[in-house]
Amino acid sequence: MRERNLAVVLEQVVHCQPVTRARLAEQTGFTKTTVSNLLAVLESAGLVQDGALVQGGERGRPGIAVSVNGDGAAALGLEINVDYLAACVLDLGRRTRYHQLVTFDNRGRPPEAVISSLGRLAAEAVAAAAGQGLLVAGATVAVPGLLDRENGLVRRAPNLGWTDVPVSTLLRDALPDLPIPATHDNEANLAALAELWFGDGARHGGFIHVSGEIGIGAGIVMDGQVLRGAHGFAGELGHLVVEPGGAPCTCGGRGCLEQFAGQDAILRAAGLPAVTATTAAKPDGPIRALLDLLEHSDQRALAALDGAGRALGATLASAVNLVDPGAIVLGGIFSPLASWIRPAVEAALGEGSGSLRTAVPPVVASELAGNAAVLGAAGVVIERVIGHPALLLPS
Amino acid sequence: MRERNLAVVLEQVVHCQPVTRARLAEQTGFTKTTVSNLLAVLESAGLVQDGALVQGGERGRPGIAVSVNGDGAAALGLEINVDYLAACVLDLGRRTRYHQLVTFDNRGRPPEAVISSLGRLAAEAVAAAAGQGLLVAGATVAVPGLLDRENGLVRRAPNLGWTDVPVSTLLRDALPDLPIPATHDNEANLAALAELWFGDGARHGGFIHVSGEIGIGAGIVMDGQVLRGAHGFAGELGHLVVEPGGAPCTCGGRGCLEQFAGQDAILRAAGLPAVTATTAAKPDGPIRALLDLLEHSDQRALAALDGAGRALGATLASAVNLVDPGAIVLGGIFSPLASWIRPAVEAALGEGSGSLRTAVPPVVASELAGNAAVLGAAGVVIERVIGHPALLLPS
DNA sequence: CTATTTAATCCATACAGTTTACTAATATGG
DNA sequence: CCATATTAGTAAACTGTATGGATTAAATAG
Repeated sequence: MRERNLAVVLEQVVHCQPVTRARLAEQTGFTKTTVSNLLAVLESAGLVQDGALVQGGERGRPGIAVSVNGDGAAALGLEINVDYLAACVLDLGRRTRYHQLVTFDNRGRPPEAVISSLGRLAAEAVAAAAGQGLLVAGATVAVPGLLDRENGLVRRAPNLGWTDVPVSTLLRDALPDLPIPATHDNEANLAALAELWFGDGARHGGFIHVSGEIGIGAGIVMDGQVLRGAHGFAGELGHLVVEPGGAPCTCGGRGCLEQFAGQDAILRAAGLPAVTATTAAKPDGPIRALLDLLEHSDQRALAALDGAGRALGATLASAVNLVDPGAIVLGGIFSPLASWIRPAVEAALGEGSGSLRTAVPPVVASELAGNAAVLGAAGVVIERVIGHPALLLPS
Repeated sequence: MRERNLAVVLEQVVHCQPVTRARLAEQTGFTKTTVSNLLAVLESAGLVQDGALVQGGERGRPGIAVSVNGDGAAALGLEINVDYLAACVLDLGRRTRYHQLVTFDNRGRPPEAVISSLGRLAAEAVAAAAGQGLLVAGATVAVPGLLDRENGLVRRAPNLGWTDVPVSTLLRDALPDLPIPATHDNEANLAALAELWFGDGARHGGFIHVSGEIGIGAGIVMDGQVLRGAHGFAGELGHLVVEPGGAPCTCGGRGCLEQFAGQDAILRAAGLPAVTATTAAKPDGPIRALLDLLEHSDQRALAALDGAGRALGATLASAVNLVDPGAIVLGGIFSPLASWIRPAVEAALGEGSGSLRTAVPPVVASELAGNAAVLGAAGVVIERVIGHPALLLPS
């Protein structure tokens, strides 16, 4: 019971950053006494701290500004990707306190080796955080693949070449011991959550975050949660069919969106070499080249993006009709390409979605660029701490 | 706090129907004393009742079977539809205790008139329930149209001819006063929930319920809840585009699924007269005629269903990739037509959904036929009573 | 300098669930 | 047939947690 009430108060503090105890009492419905008591507990756990005096009304005693303690607990986000490993530490004030990206060609490396490298990165991050007076409360790992979260497995991570890898146990062994046990989640889901927590996704009530990488995934966020589906495979936007009977896709189908708007397809249409195992080692390389062409108004490149945008918009129209998002957020490679791809996306979206709804949802570019997944991973830990502050109590 | 614990115990009773106090204590984590106390409260509210003795283990004192009181509280489900009004009363044991369907051509009738007719139907139902010793706890109304639930409006109900009707206030005036305030919801959503609660939708973890009527809607159920979307417009399966640039649709788009698998489209393809305002008055009339043709293996009718099934399957493939349901449930007119339409649906579904997932979700026919929406409406009330039993306490 | 307004805290009380002990009802086994 | 083990349920004392009203603290208005 106290556990829940601690969470209620802490959530309110987080959302209204500097608040007085009196205002918290109003908003939570607790009495001022109760709020004071709960805050005392949270303060002893290092989660909140008193600040300066604040003049609330016209006159009367000023209140004490309570805010989240940015130097207490911290969250560790980790990311395994095809060509790099990344770690970041966020404090409860959502400021980045540490960020590290190590390029690493993880293709074909045994999972154990990859995860022990990740463990070293995590240890460094925890040490760096400790050096800043921060206590890392927990960690979440972003993985690029289909997960079976119930059994703690990576079912398939095609780009890493992993199949049925027991990440859960591997992570338990490799990561440092933290108060809150480590979790892992799909990269696309975490990127979408990052948009919710750190981008401006929260303003739209639910949105679809399209994360274009080598494939095209989507994270569907509704009511502050990711839509996972019955088996955790929801959001496979890249395999919606654009052209029935079209070009064969790696998924076994034909005419999938990925064949029209995947990274390789766009590059090929723009006359650039497709990404291969060797050229991919340099991140952003191929997209950089594409941007150069676009900035010089290369006709072929512009046409490539128009085509990709139309295909993307057409499938998004289906998604809009089914899921009714408040916005479409373009993430991953579509984020830097947004200026060029958005017009076609919006056009196709407008044609394909019925007139029953008043307006087509806005299409916006993500501001988080490539860091979305790690940020989202750290965000999961922050949300967990805020939702279950009792986990960090000095027992 | 007690409120929550009452709900926990009651939910457990509902799910394990005849249970002893000792077993409830194990399952909920409360002590036996607490369970006894909470049950005493629930019993005084008429929600549960003690039954016969039950021999739990090998030996020892037999426990008292506690079960939901089928003669205490009851739920009233109401439905407004184009050509009828319906009401049904379910007890907490989910048995139908009263059911009434009045044909009524509601097209064009002023909303006030329709709702006051509904009010009379509701009053009769409450009286009938009282005659059986049941106390109606609350009511929910199924409405065929797009709702703005926040403001209590029917935004648009094309088949009724309603626009921006303030149902919330109209219902408050027309319905009898009940302990739990009346709510309303979309017909398709409620039908999907009925499948979850009264059909076998619960076995699949999340499903898509396709409700074919004059249009085609879908209710997406995930984690025991309907996916509503940012504006409550989710599930517009009927307006996913099957053939870009195809036949114009009432929604303003082109080549929508409704143009291939809507009731009118199927009837036309089968050589039957389309449904008009006059012929629709006889419910099931046109579908009955179609079934006759199908049962006599009429080639044109069979081909019509094959075509409709392929179109439906193709759009469902998109839905499967996006939402990853555990099953597809065919409801509304597709339920009686299931035997003929399912093969084509499954075929198209198999072609269009990638091989990343292990298997295509099963396509099953709903067993609830036309009553799904009313049942779902009553189910909402039951869920509400079970989730908030404190609302019915003798204060 | 006093009255007033607002913020935060102190102390006694009530509520709700746990603990511990006890009674009730059945089966096993000598 | 009676003692014992076993399981179900109840009763009384105990503990933690929030509430309510009174109290102290700090500012402004006059």
